Amino acid sequence: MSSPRRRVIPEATIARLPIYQRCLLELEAGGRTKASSEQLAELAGVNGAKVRKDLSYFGTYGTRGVGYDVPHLLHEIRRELGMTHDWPCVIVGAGNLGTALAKFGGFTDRGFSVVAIMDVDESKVGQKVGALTIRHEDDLADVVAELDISIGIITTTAGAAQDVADQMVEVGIRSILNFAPATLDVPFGVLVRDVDVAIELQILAFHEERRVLSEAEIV
Amino acid sequence: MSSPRRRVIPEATIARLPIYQRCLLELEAGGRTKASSEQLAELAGVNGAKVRKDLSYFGTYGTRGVGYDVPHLLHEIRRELGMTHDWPCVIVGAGNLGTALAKFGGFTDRGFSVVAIMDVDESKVGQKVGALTIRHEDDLADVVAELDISIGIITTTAGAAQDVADQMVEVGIRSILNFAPATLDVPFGVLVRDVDVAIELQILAFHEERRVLSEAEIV
DNA sequence: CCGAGCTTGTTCACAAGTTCACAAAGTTGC
DNA sequence: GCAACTTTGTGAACTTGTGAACAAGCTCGG
Ligand SMILES: NC(=O)c1ccc[n+]([C@@H]2O[C@H](COP(=O)([O-])OP(=O)(O)OC[C@H]3O[C@@H](n4cnc5c(N)ncnc54)[C@H](O)[C@@H]3O)[C@@H](O)[C@H]2O)c1
Ligand SMILES: NC(=O)c1ccc[n+]([C@@H]2O[C@H](COP(=O)([O-])OP(=O)(O)OC[C@H]3O[C@@H](n4cnc5c(N)ncnc54)[C@H](O)[C@@H]3O)[C@@H](O)[C@H]2O)c1
Repeated sequence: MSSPRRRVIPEATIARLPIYQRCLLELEAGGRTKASSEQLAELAGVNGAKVRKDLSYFGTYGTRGVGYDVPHLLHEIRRELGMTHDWPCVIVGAGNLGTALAKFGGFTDRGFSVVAIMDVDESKVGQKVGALTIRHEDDLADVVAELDISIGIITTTAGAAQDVADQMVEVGIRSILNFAPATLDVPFGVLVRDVDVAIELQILAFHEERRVLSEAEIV
Repeated sequence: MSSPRRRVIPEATIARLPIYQRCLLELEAGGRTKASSEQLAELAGVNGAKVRKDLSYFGTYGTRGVGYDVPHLLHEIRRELGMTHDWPCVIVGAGNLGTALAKFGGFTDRGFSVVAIMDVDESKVGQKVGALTIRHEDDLADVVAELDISIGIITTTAGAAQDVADQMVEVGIRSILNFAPATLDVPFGVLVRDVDVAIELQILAFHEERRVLSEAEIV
């Protein structure tokens, strides 16, 4: 089989694909069947050249003089992102945030479903969170095997996060979304993405602080 | 006054400062008073050169042959990040996520406090979320002025996010943390940071998908 | 069929960020 | 006081990402 040039896709491009997907969904909902790179760029908040370059990594899906075919491009992006099938996820840490995420239905449209939620707290095990029943953390291996889970979501306290990550890796999970404010140490081949709201706020505060300083300087 | 060289700080460096802060807090809690760039790097999950370069943008806080003085460095980072005073924040959108964030106490230690939560839904206005009472979105200008708010957090549905952002800008907010899956259009000078959990999951899925493909190829 | 008008795909130069490597500057033991 | 050792701070090479520019390619009207 002739190898279909599998180029290396820049991380920055990968991070933008879901945004393009979202914009294309909006266009599709609005009945649009064609869109130019500039229109897409406008919606995505980037510039046209970037859109064209990003999309060109995956093939030539546009038509010169016309633009991109919305449903077709959407299909291709979905395929690239692995959105053609469903991704079962497990949440570990059935606290404030874990239960909020579990109850949130918004990920289902994008191909993710929370199929299990676990905790160490015996008093929580057995309780219901939406349609799910909280199971004991010790059952992780069973749960992951039973439900064919490949993505783990950590919403425990920071202190427990590394332990939970170790257990996840142990049972074969190689993609982890971590909400705990902790730097996780995982073996090569395991991918961790951190979502840290406090850091985002601190970045805003840094700029806000500098803004105040610069303004004081001008005066 | 001799201008204390205010260099341009790379964005990537700014994003790491909160991580260093967190690591230093851990070291301090453990009673450590000195730490080398390598030790800090280990905790932060980066390499030593990066730590040294990042810190050097702010001044020379280390001692050659010894390392950095933990309390001193912590103080300097706090100052740079504007953590020496409190940042009052307003949450707009008192749904699942908005209330979870409002109730979460974990930001207070880092200098952020949610001082108001608002919604358009009349049935929610007046209800309590922890110690706060949900106020009507129309009062945003008053609330921001009264409580001297500089950071706005958007947790409405995606459709309402742009409207809310416009209102925030209108009343003088220039730092916005957006949880809605929408690209916000704001004037120059206003800083928006997006937290999009679905995108993070999609990035994990992309790599997971590729991993499966590569493995199939090897066989 | 042809030319005018668009829009893509790609190249290239530049900007941003990372890592290396090492002199400078400190400490410690003798 | 000096030699051996440690660790910082930084210039320089390298990698990654961005944006401008433009040739190639498509459509459409006549
Ligand atoms: N709640 C928020 O709005 C919010 C926002 C941003 C970040 N976070 C972070 O998310 C994490 C969870 O926050 P939360 O408010 O849900 O906290 P929480 O205390 O309500 O929940 C933590 C849960 O984790 C469980 N847990 C602890 N150790 C465990 C282990 N080893 N295995 C399995 N479960 C374990 C606890 O029993 C508890 O149910 C924290 O790290 C927090 O910093 C929360
Ligand atoms: N819940 C989660 O776990 C989660 C996770 C990731 C992202 N999100 C995103 O966060 C946002 C909120 O999610 P949610 O689950 O809390 O939704 P939700 O429907 O529970 O809450 C949305 C709230 O916003 C209010 N609202 C709508 N328009 C408004 C306006 N113009 N002004 C003020 N308030 C307005 C609604 O009345 C409602 O109370 C969504 O965009 C969602 O995609 C949620």
